[in-house]
Amino acid sequence: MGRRSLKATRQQEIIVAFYKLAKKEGLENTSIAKIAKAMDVNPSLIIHYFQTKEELIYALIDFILDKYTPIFHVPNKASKTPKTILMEVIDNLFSKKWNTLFDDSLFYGCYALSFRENKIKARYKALLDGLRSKLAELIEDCISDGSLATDNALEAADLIFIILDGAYFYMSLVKDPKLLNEKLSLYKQKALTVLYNHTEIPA
Amino acid sequence: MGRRSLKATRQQEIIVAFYKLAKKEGLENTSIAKIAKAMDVNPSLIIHYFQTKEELIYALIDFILDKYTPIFHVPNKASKTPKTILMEVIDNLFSKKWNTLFDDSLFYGCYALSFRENKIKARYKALLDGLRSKLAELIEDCISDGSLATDNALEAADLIFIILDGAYFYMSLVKDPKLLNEKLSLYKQKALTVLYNHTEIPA
DNA sequence: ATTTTGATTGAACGTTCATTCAATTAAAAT
DNA sequence: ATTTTAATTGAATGAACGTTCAATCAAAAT
Repeated sequence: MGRRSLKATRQQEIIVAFYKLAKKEGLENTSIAKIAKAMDVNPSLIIHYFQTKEELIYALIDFILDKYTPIFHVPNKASKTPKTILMEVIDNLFSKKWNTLFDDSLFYGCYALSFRENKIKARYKALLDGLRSKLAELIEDCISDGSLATDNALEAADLIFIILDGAYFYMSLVKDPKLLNEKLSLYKQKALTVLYNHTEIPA
Repeated sequence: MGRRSLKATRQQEIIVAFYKLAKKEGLENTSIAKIAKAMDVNPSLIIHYFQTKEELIYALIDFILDKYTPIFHVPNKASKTPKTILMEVIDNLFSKKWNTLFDDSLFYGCYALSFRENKIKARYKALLDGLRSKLAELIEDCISDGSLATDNALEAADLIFIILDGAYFYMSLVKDPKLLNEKLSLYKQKALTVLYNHTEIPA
């Protein structure tokens, strides 16, 4: 009896509106009142679905971070060799697709919050570790397959993401698209060397 | 005639108070009123020296970023070989000294602002490029010296900082100090391989 | 038709915010 | 001493903030 609950859908709508606003005007300039205005709805409705702004931000972060998983999607996976799949994924990682799908400003803005909120820190850690272990699996497949002789799959995956994260950190500051492409392919190449780890450092 | 100006010193005091507060409570939770209270001074005094909060934030960012240059300091430089100097600097970069000197929360918090303020973005870019070119100089010295055969000093310096920045991005989320040390030395080792760039990627 | 339940509104709360402006105080110079 | 200049205060501004609560509205079930 009684009215059907719209909780899940309304919450989603609110988060999407929050995301869009924060993307355009910055996380620190986005208030509950502004979100409500953008949705043409009363501010107290937002508080009704998320009790506090804190909860709303947690939800936003989940929304943002959940966007990162599909980066591992490879079409026609079944018909491809492990090596091909791995190379396609690495191509995806070091491509502008990745860059346009997500908003770096929000990603780093929320990352900065993680220093003050352990819940947020844990969420980011889980994302980064999840990405690493997924990439490690693909490398493992190549090792089993004999197409790679990498020592330590997880370590290699970690190093590749270290390079990737460092690369995007710097590239967010670079404007010239031509230079950006050059940089990106250099970084990708360097990341690939991680898979062939026989470099010796002279004493 | 008239009273001596305290502008420079007062401004510095204000920025230091701002820095301390923002470090403890977060950039987004630090207001002019709070800074004034911490200094036991009237809020309007702060506005008197910095006309707007925007100006105050610019000054804070300069203050923060200026802290990064001394990382290149090496004692008794004159009596050391270029190779020794380079290795000491790289040791410094991949050490916790670097990590404790600066506040990552503020560094990333201000970095996030750079997406909305070109002035800030330019400041960060200048810092990162400055660090790279200084490291490149040290590498150049080793090449002239014959102690290194690196192809491209600036490219190598860039890659080392890519690894460094990616490393700190990830390590800010890691709590276990033992794991942190292991990671750090692995990343340093990988950064060093950049100086010996002969790794070939099989077709 | 009435009851039940949840969606949504609207008004109000006290706080904090950045900023303004005039008034006051303190140190130099004449 | 008086003038000049700058430091500093104190009161006030309006706007925005997150949150509260009671009131109303709309859809299901009886």
